[in-house]
Amino acid sequence: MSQKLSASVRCPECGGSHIVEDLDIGEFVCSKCGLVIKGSMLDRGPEWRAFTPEEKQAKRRVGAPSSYSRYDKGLSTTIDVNRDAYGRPLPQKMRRQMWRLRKWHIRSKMHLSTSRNLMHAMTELERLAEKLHISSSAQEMAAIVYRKALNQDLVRGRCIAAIVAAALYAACRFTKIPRTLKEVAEASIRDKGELARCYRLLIRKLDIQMPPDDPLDYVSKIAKKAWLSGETESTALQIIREARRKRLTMGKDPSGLAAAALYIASQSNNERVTQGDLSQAADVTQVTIRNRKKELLQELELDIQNR
DNA sequence: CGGAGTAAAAGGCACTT
DNA sequence: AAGTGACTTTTACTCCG
Repeated sequence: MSQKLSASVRCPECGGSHIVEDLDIGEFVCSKCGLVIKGSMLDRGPEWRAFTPEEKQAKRRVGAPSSYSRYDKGLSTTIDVNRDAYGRPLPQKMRRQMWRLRKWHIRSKMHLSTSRNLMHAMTELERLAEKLHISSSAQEMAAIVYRKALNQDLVRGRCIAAIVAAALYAACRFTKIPRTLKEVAEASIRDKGELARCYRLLIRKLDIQMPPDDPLDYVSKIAKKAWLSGETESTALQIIREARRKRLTMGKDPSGLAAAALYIASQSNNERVTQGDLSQAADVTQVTIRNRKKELLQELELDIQNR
């Protein structure tokens, strides 16, 4: 996910200047009001011109990265109560005054209910992402999805944690991070059914076109859990590609298919792994592995004893 | 024990009323 | 929104080497 700021373009809705590219699907979002702008109508270059390297350096604007998984994007100010602008201690009589000012400053930051909601949501997102070992870039995407949901009033009346989990699951699916709905649900404090409903809601209302869940993405995750070699892993990938060419993958559990392919691959590479271990690694039953395996073997006419 | 197979229950999905 | 039906997975069990 890229976040290219284009300062030369303003949001037609609210006039905000932070237009952010979103989800790598050629969609742009205003970070202020959440307005979604379709198409590539934006000038991504700088709005200034520079003729010498020095000038270029001087005009470049760089700060700490603006992060979407902070409720205030890391941009809010804080007031240091005890020191003046030069870092010297304040006289005693000003301290009380500053303290009051600071109190109201904090309160005004929070006064919008969306801020509170976001703070709550981002805390939960952080927790979930850590528990599921999800990269911060996917976490950022989940944060954007959540902000959009909030702006479109999809959260009202629903549990924040459920929408957060759904947004994170959506980000995983979109970036092909192999996490099942079940796994996300187990890390979440909400149940799987609610998560599934919220996920469908997000997909529908935010008009996200989701790539289908791909068994290829699950292969290496399962292979690592079952301690299988990279060689077996790549054999399994070939098997799945072949299976997909023959349209054997549609409507099947991607984890189960990946596990079966790995089982076949392990046997052809003379690597020993039981269906039981594999079924645990993939979180499917042995029966499913057997069924997929049987289907793969007869449809692909593979022989296990090559090599 | 690991693997193969089966019947019945349960789950998830598209589609209808 | 509940119901239906085709399809997949799970559960629980048996049999084999």
